This record gives sequence, structure tokens and C-alpha cells, in this order.
Amino acid sequence: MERRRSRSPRAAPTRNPLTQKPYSSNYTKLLKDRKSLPVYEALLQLENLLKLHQVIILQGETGSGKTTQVPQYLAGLQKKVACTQPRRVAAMSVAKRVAEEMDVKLGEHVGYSVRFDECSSESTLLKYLTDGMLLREAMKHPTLDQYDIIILDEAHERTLATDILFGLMKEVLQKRRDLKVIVMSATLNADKFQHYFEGAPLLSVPGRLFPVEVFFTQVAEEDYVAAAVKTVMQIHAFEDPGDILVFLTGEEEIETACRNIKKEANKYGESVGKLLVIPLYSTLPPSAQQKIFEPAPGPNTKNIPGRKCIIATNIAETSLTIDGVVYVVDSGLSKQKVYNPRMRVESLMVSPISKASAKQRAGRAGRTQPGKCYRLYTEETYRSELQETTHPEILRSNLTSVVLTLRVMGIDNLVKFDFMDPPAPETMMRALEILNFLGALDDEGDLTELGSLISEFPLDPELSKILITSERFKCSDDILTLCAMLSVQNPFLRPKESGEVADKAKAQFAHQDGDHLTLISVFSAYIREGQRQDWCSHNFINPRSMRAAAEIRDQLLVKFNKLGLQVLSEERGRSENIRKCICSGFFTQVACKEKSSIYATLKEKQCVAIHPSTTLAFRPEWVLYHEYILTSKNYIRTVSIINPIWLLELAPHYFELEGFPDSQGKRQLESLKKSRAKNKK
DNA sequence: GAGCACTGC
Repeated sequence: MERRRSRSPRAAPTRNPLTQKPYSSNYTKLLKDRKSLPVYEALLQLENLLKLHQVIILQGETGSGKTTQVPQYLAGLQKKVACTQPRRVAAMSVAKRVAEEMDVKLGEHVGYSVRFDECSSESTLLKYLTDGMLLREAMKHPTLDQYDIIILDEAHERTLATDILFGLMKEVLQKRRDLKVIVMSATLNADKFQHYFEGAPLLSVPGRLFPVEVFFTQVAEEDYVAAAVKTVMQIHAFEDPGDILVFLTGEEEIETACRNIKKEANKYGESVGKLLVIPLYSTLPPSAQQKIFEPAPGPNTKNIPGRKCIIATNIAETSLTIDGVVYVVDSGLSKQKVYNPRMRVESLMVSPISKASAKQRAGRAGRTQPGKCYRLYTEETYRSELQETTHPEILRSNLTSVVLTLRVMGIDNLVKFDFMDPPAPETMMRALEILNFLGALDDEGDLTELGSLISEFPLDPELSKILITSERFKCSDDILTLCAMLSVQNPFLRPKESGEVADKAKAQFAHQDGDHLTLISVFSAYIREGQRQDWCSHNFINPRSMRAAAEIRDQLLVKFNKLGLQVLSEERGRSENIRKCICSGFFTQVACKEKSSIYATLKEKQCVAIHPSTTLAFRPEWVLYHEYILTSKNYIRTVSIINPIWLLELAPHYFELEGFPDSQGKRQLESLKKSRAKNKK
């Protein structure tokens, strides 16, 4: 019966071909909405193009429905489909929505896969996953045979993982003529993708956003925070009801702006509506982040409606969507990561955003009704100083992990690997050099056994290395904790108003040998106290960091056991063993005291100071640091005391010292070497 | 003696 009916060209099937069950009423209701999406009419065209081409570029703005409709349409053709997303929340929520639209149970025909949460099965035809997760799958199965179609969504964001997948796709498409790839992107750089995948046809679908009127300032603003405050007050006093979203660059600025807006609003009294001012940045505790979803305040005594005003970082550009925003105020700036391969340092710099970002920010005003966007820069600045698109992440990152990943996927000629934007040769050289010193690559640049072990862990190669070495130093229990703690946001909270109390709380955990041991002791205390939220808040510890660390530690432990490594811990010589073990991975990050509190990094001879957040009670001769940051000064942060002899024992190859600049540290190491040689005789 | 855009495995 069903067969005959589904063959009929006119009547739509009443039973779901995937489950053989009749469609629910919810399905019918959702189908109506789906049919009104701009992308709906393009689906057949897409199917036909796929018969002729291996790669297709699909360009569509927010609201076109491409993320939900394209993958499910292809899965409906009985193809195994993977669709990547840059963020885990998106992968999970889109999968849930699509399962509902397809009238199947989430985790069966439609599933998702993100870190810590695998929701798919044998029967899964369509899987949404984070781009990083697909990369992990590709490390195991470099030709991705488990899929017929791979969709790279949000390609315009050019995340590190998506960029590597682009290059990988080029290789795999040669080996698998049956594989199809769809690159889905917002506009602006679709032609770049088309050029990269030579001959790939471009399919465009319109978006569905309300119009947003854009205003520029007439003259350049000197103080953009003050300008933002002024603009918010003007909107609040003179514009129609609707919430305001302001884009600034960071925590401090945002808190200042919030204070000033509240102060200004108070001056106006009842002549304007109530204004709810909410800061939004990623390091805020989740409870504070939830405030952005609170409704705008009601009318005041003069019956003027209230509104809310959210002052946010880039987090509101893509990661968090706030409905009801009608006005956007855009500073035109954001903090961006930059990488200096010569100094081997990643730092954050306030930089102008791209035109693509400016457009994205403006679009945040048009999600529910027509909106307005006030740009705190001139049209001339926009035209001449803003780049078309944001510099892809791969050009701004340390590539140690990336190079290792490529090697594991069997890419042996890195020079020939077709990057959409090739990274600086110096950055690649740095990565190869460090991987060689870690023992992950041999002198020919080939992957070693240790290298493939290192690549198994979801960690930076240096951290994986110390985790593996921890077996030898009988401190794996502690190093598992340390790796987890170094992978999460700084767990120590220090609110300005209670700085001293917070410092005292932190002092309870301080370990005399350094910040690494302090991190371990915080985690131990957290577990000992039953992982309690109230314990965290009482001790100025960020509970989110601790929960994340516990989860990561569990994941690392499972992997650790699976690889046949042994969890050992020995009390005798514990601190020394831990610090030696850290040296086995971070020997390139050591500094020697020059005078009083000034240090010089050994390899680059950069003058640095130990960051004031350290728990070290004095300034030792030699330290190992976890990160080198450029802020008001050059700082090294997360620092522990080491004995320079360990360096010679653990990384003799690196400390041959030929390429090192002359310094007190180098001379000390040289004389240590001499006396060691003498003792051996 | 002071500061951490945002993701992701």
C-alpha cells in the first residue's frame, strides 16, 4: 500500500521512509514552515548539480535555512552525510531541530558528535559535528569512508579546523571519486572558495533578515567607549522601543561602559524609560550570562516603555544570539589573536574588525524586525581601513598541533599541502622544529611512535608529551590533573571590589615550588570538598573552570588507560618529579634571572617579569613558564622553580646551545655541562 | 604588583 502511494507523483508519502511509521502531525506542521524557507526551492537544483560535480559552493545568509534543509534533503536520498559546525552548541541544537523536522528520534537517523557527547548510532544517516571532531575522525580514517557527502558549514568563519579540512578534502577528492563536498558560506568570500575548488559551481540563496539601516559617525571618535555611552543614551532617549546591543573589545571596557551608562541614565530620571544594562563576555559566570535573556523592563511611572542594553564582546557576533535587538552600536574593534613565530608568542591585540564582521554585527539588529546600526567610525574608515574578511585563524596561530595532525593524516609533503591561505614558512618551521625536539617527528620529519601517541590526546603536543612522560616520573595522577587545569580558563576569580579577600583565598592553595603545583592543589581541594559550588564561590574559584577540568581529566584518563599507560603516583620527591616531568615538554619555555626581578627567556633573550598573579614567594634563579603574554609589560605566567641540570638531562639535544644568544643563563648552563662532563670521567 | 576576544579536540 505505502509503496504504491509513495510512487504516485502527486500524493506526498504519509509514512516516513526512514522509520516506516506514519508521519506525526508535528511533522506536517513543520513541513509547512520548511517549505517557506528561501533554500527550499534550491534543493532540487542542488541535487542535480551534485550529479555533475564533486564540489559545490552554497552561499546563503542567515535565515536561508541552509544548515537545516540541505543536510536533511541529502540524507533523505539515503546518503551518509556529515555536516560540520564551528561551535558545539550549534551542532547539538541543529541536530535536535532536524531530527524533529524529519520525524525521527535524535541519535538514530539524525545525530550529533561533539566533545564529551556522542549521540549517534549505526543507523545514523545524518550527523552534525564540530569541525574539530571531524578532524579527529579524519586522523583515524583519513579518507573519511564512513561518509558519502561532507558539508563544511559556516566556511566563511575560516576556523583552524575548517581550514585544515579544506586542504584534506582536496586530497581525499582525488582518492575518492564518489565523495561529494558542499561548502556552505555567507557571502563575501564565496568566490574565493570557488577559485580554491576549481570549477565548483556556485549556488546562491537569499537570506531572510529584516532591513538594517546603517549610520556612520561624521568625524572619527577618539574615545570609542565614551562614544558608545553617548550613542546608547541618544537611542534610549529618542528612538522607538527595542533593545540595544553594543560591541566593545573586552571585560574592562565593558564594565566601564556599563557603569557610565547607568550613571547617565540616572541623570535623566523618569523622563526616559527604565534601562537594564547587562555586560556580556565569556569569562562571566553562566548565571550572569543568563541575564541577557531576561525581558526588558516594563514602563515607568510616565508610561514610557523600558529597554535592555547589552554591552558585549565578540561573543554576541556569532556564539550567542539575543532576540529583540533592534539597535546595534558597533565600535568597529575587537581583540584578535596574533602569533609571532620568532618570539613564539601568541598575544591579543585590539584591532579593526573586517567588513564581513561589521556586516554580521549589523545583522544582529534585524532578526525580529527592521533595525538600526550605529557604527562609531566614519564611512571613509570603513571603506579604506577595514579588510574585506577577517584574517583566517591559521595565519594567526601557533601551528604545532596542526602540523602533527597533518602528519598523522598521512600528509607527508607539507610544502605541497594546498592551504587556502598558506601560513608563513617561519611558522611551519617553528612547528616542525618543536615537534622534532619533543620527539614527535624524527630528523627526517617523519612521525615517530611517540608522535602518534602524542597525537592521541586532545591537548597541545607539549602537554601530551608531559602526560606520556609522567609514567616514567611516577606522577601521572598529578600530571593528568595539571593537563586538565591548563586546558581551562583561569580558575582564580578576582573581582575588583574584593581583590584582597580573593588573594587570601588563593594563598591557601599556594605551593612554594610554583603555580603548576598550585593548580594541582586547587583541583585536589575541589575534589576533596565534593565538587561543591558553594565551596567554589567561598574560595573565589570559578566553578565552571573546575567542572570543565574534571570532565577533561576524565577524558584524558580514559585515553591514558586505553593506550596502555599506567597511572602512578609516588609521594616521595613528588614536587621535584612533577616539575622534572613538566620540563620534558616545556624545556623551550625557561627563563633565568638577570637581576632582582627581571628575567630573560633563554632562547629569545627577551626581558620578562613574572606575572603578579604568581604564588611564588620569592624570585628563584631558574623558572619554567607556561605562557608568555604581552600586555602592559612582557610577562611570563604560570611559573615554577626548576633546576637547570634537569634541562640538560631531559633535553640534551635542545641544549646544545649553539643558536642561543649570549646570556647569564647560557653561561651557567655551559659551566654546568663542563662540570657534568668532568664528573663522568 | 595586574589582566584574560572567541572557539575546538
